[in-house]
Amino acid sequence: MGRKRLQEATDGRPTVHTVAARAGVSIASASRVLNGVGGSPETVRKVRAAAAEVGYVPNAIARSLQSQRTELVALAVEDIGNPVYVEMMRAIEAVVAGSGRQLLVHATGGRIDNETALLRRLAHRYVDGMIISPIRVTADHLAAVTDSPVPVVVVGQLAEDAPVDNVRTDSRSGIALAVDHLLATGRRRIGFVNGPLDTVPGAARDAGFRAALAAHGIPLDENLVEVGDFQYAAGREATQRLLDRVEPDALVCANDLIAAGALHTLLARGRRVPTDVALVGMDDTELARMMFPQLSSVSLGSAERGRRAAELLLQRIDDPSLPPRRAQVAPSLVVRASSERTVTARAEVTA
Amino acid sequence: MGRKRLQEATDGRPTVHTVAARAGVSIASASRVLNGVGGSPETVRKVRAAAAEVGYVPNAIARSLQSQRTELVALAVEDIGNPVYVEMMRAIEAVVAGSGRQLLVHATGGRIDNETALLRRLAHRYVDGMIISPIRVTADHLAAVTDSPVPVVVVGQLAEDAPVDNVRTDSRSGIALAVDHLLATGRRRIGFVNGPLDTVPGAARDAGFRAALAAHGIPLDENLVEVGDFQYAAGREATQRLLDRVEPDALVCANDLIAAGALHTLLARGRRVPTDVALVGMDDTELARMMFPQLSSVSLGSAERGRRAAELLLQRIDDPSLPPRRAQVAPSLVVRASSERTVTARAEVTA
DNA sequence: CAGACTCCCGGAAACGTTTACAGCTACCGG
DNA sequence: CCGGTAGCTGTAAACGTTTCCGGGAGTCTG
Repeated sequence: MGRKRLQEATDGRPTVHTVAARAGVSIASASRVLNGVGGSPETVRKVRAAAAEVGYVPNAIARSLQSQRTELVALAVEDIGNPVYVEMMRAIEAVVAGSGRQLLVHATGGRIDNETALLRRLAHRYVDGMIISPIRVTADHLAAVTDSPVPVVVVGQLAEDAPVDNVRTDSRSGIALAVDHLLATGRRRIGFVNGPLDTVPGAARDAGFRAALAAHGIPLDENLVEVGDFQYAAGREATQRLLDRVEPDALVCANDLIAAGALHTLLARGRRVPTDVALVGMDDTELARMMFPQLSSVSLGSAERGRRAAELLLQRIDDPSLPPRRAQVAPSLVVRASSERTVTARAEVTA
Repeated sequence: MGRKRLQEATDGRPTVHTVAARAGVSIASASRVLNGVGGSPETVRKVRAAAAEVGYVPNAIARSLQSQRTELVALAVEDIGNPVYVEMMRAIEAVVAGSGRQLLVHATGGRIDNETALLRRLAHRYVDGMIISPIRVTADHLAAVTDSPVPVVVVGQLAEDAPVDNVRTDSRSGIALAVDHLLATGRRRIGFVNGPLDTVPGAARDAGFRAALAAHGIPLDENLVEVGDFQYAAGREATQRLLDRVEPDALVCANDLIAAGALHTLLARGRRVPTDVALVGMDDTELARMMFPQLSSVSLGSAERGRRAAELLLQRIDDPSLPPRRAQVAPSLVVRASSERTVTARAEVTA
């Protein structure tokens, strides 16, 4: 007894069959009208009316099965709380929403197994593409990305020849901007609070700091370098350790969270910023503008990188045959109160 | 010519048909084995081997069409950059991920049409449920929520009798905690920087502030009240306007972003915090701990509310027949340096 | 040893949509 | 008046999965 239920979905909601039956046409005609392609005026009228009467809404899953698209795009970042990812996420969401798609956000916690698992899961085809910003990059990552049946765009440094869409910046030269600026404003004992050296950004920033000093012929006192992770608390603690050893007149921090932590420690220890110690962060997030004094910061164009990544991804979704492309966003320095030349910082800040 | 392509997906990827053919069994058997239900040892072996050989991965969309579930849950908040939503999002993501589902994040920008459109779109069934935290609540919202074919949990104040799963706190009494604390520590001219009064939290906090003062028999000087929106910049500006009129010895802010802005203005104008002006924020976000001095803040348990909302949602997804439920999270005050009694704030803060 | 019961298997339906294809009507040009 | 064409329409296949159901084989029980 083929008890076909060609009328309603299992939960009683109308399907295209319901509409078709009610309009007295075939499901093919109903579908065509509902998609705005073809149909005689009379048919259009009947189907529209029927659809309105029963409150028909097409089922996105069934449509996806047919079209092989979910209109969903995923973003995987280490920590959705880090303001730099917030900015990136906002930019991506804008582009993605503009194309009528929706954004799925994954927090990876920076764990590699997590990230590769995520990439492998792409094979399930539950999204049309993914933007991932890994903090460490392994061979597994690359394999997973190149194996992936859906497009992936990587934000961050990658091997030159990796056949992968890639958006990058140059945090190495970004650090140089900060160092040059501090030297130009008369600072001489420049400290550096970095994140883990086994991460891609950590390593790049370390190299950048050393290279920048070397370019000015300044020998590096290792006591001026401290490492934590990329968080606020770590920035506080690392700066404490650094101050226990040495007395810098400037501090470069590997991101704004660290810089915020450094500022806290500096102020708590009675240092005036920027009078005694100038401070420069990195990423130029909202957070930098919220501190008092406001933090100078090296912008790595996170919003711009997000935008570009999203564009690359959407283009590739539309045309998978594209060759791998790379976009680069140049860093720039935003000088604010925390590293101004002035001796009396407070007076200069206009509230 | 029924050229059935029962072997591979259109893009050449293996399907359950591929596996079944290779293992020499029916797709029914293959499916059963792959789902770990039934199958003789020999069949299991063959299917497993075949699946491994061709690298079979089930198609999530097809599975969803069959199961009527996407294993996706949506979260809609005004602004993914606001730290209070970041905390909530983290908590929700943890619960959601723990159930094997994934989180879809929508930024509504607080626009009502946006939010109702989002709710209406739920009818497409592209997610299994949604958590929404509207900042304004209209009849449209309620209608859209109750009409929704998929479960919705609302975070925020709602009419008592709304037949909707709801997680709330009591920011009214939260404000009272702040006021009581400030009065107890000897403050007398307490200012209040609020968000828009036509929002649910804005109205509640305004009422709370007035009630708290009244409870202590203190007449309210309207000059001590200022309104902006819930952002950092607005907090800065509103505090400027307030200081132009009056000289408070304490400031209560409707959230931590506003409080951060207020702190900026206070310091820029040479006020010492807390010596001259004590400051209390609301939401107890990371941001409060990042400021210097660290901000006292009324915790509204955002993480807890997120967790509870996620739990309510998952329960309802599993059993839609549940009656509407409500969870309430009590506010609590976290006192930090910005409102401590001490006259010499700086010395007391340990870095 | 017959009947009942268990287990496993394959065919086919179902989820709800889009779309290729073929048939039909009506109209037009020659 | 006839062949061709354009426009609609309905039937049915397809997307890839899960699952209902009936049949067959094997095992146990009485």
